[in-house]
Amino acid sequence: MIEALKESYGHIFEDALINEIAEVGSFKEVPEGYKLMDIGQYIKAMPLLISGAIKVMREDKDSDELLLYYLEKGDTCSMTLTCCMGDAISEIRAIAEMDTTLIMVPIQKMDEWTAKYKSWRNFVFDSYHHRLNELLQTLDSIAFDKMDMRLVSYLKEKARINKEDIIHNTHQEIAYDLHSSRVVISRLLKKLEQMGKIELHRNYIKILEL
Amino acid sequence: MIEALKESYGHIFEDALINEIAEVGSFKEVPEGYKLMDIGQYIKAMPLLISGAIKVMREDKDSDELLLYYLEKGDTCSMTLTCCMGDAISEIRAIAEMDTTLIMVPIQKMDEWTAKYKSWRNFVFDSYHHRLNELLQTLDSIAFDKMDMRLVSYLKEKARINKEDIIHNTHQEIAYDLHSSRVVISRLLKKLEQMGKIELHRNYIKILEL
DNA sequence: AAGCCTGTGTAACTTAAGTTACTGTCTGTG
DNA sequence: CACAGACAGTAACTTAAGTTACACAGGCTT
Repeated sequence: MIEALKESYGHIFEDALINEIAEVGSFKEVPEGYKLMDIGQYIKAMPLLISGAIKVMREDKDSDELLLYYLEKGDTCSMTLTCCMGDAISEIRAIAEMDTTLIMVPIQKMDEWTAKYKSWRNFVFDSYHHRLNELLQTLDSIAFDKMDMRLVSYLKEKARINKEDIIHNTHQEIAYDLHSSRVVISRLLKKLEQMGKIELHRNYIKILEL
Repeated sequence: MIEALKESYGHIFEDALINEIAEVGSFKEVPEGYKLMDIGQYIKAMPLLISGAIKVMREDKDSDELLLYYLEKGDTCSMTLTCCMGDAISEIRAIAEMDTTLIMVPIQKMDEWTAKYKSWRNFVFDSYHHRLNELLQTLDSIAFDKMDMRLVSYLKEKARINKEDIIHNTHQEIAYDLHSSRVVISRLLKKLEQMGKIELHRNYIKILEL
């Protein structure tokens, strides 16, 4: 575990902190699709991502979904961070986008490390900063962009996260993530294909250039 | 200044911290409409609200606006918090919703206090938690609600913040906040009036029951 | 009082997005 | 192989929201 930690977090945390993390943290490997956190659950550990990616979603009362952002190597979930002090409840759902490895740290350590290690403070505040900004970007795209633009951004981001130019999703799944309907997504995808930007296939989409 | 601090923050900060804040902080009174922060500006102090309210907005490239949330007594701007470590740039605009008093604390103190005072850590993490959740709520309403619902929520929140059942705004101003058009807002307001929920007047709206 | 500006009301139209419904096609399973 | 179920294409329609255009009223200035 120490090696994994050093590789992903060695450049930000000092050795003493790395050792502390290794001591109390538990290594976890989860498969694609694994639900790490759901809305309404209590949060008792914070995740440090080692490899893979996690998809963070929001859901409303009618169980309409919406993709917020992805977490990657070196990221943590800021939602968790806020909860270390009071025992708060998750407002989001987190699902492994691919096979993912992470280290779970009991939140009791949070306060102690925040006082003790400057690098930990930096990390925590940085995480917040990134997460807030990503949330703002998501909000921008919903508030200011039309669905066709949102779809293009979605495909780009998905390709970036998965590191390949093939999107392994059905139109229905994309519709859920963007909180739209399958027919609308099919329609817009067709347009993108006619513009020569993508190739449509059953169960997958090949990105040519967006 | 000590008295103002004690009144608004005495129940969360210990005396030693209150004294430190009073030492380095500067008291500031700003009139309604005063622009405290704009997009792209560098952040060099963090605000602690004593009285009044601040409206936090987002703007895109085409200078379309969108209201994010309000800050009130006891709140601080989490956007600022993230910037204490690196010198980051504001992603938002902050405008005084009414005459407002606040204490500006130089961000150099941030890191020191975070290490030193548990109550400060609690406050900072709490702020993040609230801000993230408000951002999520704003996002929810944009993603999941229709404009009529958003308008009702807007009127309610505005009345709550200003502590009166009269909204002193033109339809155009409301349209800007909700990132919509004047005609659409007039139309929906008219419907609300016909339902007996509000009374429309020139330059103001009286809320009956929403 | 005349003129002007701002704010509001309303009609008519356009457009993006959502909805319903039906087709065809691919694929895995019995 | 046949069939069921999941997936995708498409047409026709509805609806919320945005747009354009114009009328009119209140309040201010000259």
